[in-house]
Amino acid sequence: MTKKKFYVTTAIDYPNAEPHIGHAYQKIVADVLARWHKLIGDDVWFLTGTDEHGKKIQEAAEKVGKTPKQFVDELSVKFKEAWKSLNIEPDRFIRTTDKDHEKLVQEVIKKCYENGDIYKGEYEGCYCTGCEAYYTEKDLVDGECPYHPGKKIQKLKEESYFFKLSKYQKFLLDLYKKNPEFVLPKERRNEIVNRVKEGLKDLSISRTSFNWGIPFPLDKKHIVYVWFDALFNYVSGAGKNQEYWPANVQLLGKDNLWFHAVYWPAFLKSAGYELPKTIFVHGFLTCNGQKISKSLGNVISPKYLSGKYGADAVRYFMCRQFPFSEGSDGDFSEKALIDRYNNELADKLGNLVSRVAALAEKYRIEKCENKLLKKLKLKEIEKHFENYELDKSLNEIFAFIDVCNEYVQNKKPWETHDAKVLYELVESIREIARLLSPFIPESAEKILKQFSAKKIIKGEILFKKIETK
RNA sequence: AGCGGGGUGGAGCAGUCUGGAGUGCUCGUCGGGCCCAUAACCCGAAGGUCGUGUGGUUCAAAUCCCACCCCCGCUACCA
Repeated sequence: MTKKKFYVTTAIDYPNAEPHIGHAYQKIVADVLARWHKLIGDDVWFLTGTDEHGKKIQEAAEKVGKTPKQFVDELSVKFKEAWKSLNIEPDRFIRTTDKDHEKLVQEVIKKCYENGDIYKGEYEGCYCTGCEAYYTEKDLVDGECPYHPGKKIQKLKEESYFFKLSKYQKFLLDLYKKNPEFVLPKERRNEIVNRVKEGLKDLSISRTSFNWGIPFPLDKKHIVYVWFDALFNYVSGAGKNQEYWPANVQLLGKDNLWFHAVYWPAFLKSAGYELPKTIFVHGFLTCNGQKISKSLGNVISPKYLSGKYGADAVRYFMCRQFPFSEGSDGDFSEKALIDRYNNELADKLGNLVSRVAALAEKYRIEKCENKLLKKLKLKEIEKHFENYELDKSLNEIFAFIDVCNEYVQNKKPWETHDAKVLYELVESIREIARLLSPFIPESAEKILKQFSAKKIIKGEILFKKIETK
């Protein structure tokens, strides 16, 4: 029997600043999904990376006196390290400056051109003579350049290559209709359907105003527009020979919805690739009720958190606290993390493991039919994973942990020394550890090791309580 | 403005799609039990007119429909 393929991608991050918990959240979820699918025996490929071209990178690099390449070389390492500190283990960390990716993008442009979807035209934008750069309406403050207020913004025209996005309106609407799971959750799909119905403009996909990008294969004066470049990372990074494409699920934040739900399928269709099964849009994290932003000074680095609380605690918190599948926003706070750590990981899970290990060390255990384990709602947990409801699957697992604690209480094995009761508990804990392994890989492995040994002994405390005061 | 999300005991959330006694979870408060365990675990109690309309549909509404109020996000060539 051939294994079922499971390919998960995350958005690739734009490394013009250091990684924060918002980036981390998405990567954690992707890693949990990847680990879960490995656990149930799928052939898994997990891709993440950095999006390294574009004007903003070029500018950010110039500001600190580095070449764009030096700049992204250094920052992409910070992203890699952050993920490593959280035990996030992608099968490939792709960078859009990777040679194989650049080659693929150029080939794709040619394919789209051959299919008649690319033509030369004129791009009109708001040009600031002070910056010598284009801005979008949104960048402008009261119709003026944020850096050169008072200076005139000119409407300038520039030669550019366009992608015939307008041609794909019907194709996209059909796609959303026939494949309701293409954009999840459904609220987001409705949003897109409404906006696409309003009509689509052709898209400028080349630039001449700066040069940090992939050379446009049809015209040496141009470079490829960053989104065209960035999106195809999912194909270039899909295994050694792109054998994992199409993706089963592509995770992204709601800021990237339009690009992934509209441009992406149109580009793929034009270039003759299959479409991903699902693009899954999650919400944003706020931090103590505020937007995460540099200017507010509330940017928390993933490495700081994993260093202070451990990778497992952060992973657990992120998955349990926020209803991922709803696509809604969630609020991050260290206090909430500590509360959940103390109450759930230390008191419920840690204490259960610890008390049962102590009992199993003192008294003997005897294999028997496990009535306790029947109370574990395994089917529902699997169902929740299928639906990306990580918080709900954790709820079910922890409900069973409560059942186990209750069982210890009621059966009083410290009095009865009942070997069968202890067996039921030991086996149940092994199952709990197995199910938790995608979320808290380090701790789960420790538990499994401890409870699979010939002689179970009470080990180190798994989750030491965090004193607050 | 348009579109989307939210308003549920003291706090934070599920529950709403597929209507059925205000059900549940974490924390907090109060009382009890246990002594295996990380001062952990278990049981019980108090506390809510489920944003407003004393609106509509229904035998029955937190759940469906309508109106209004209050929060928050998104609005495309910017990553």
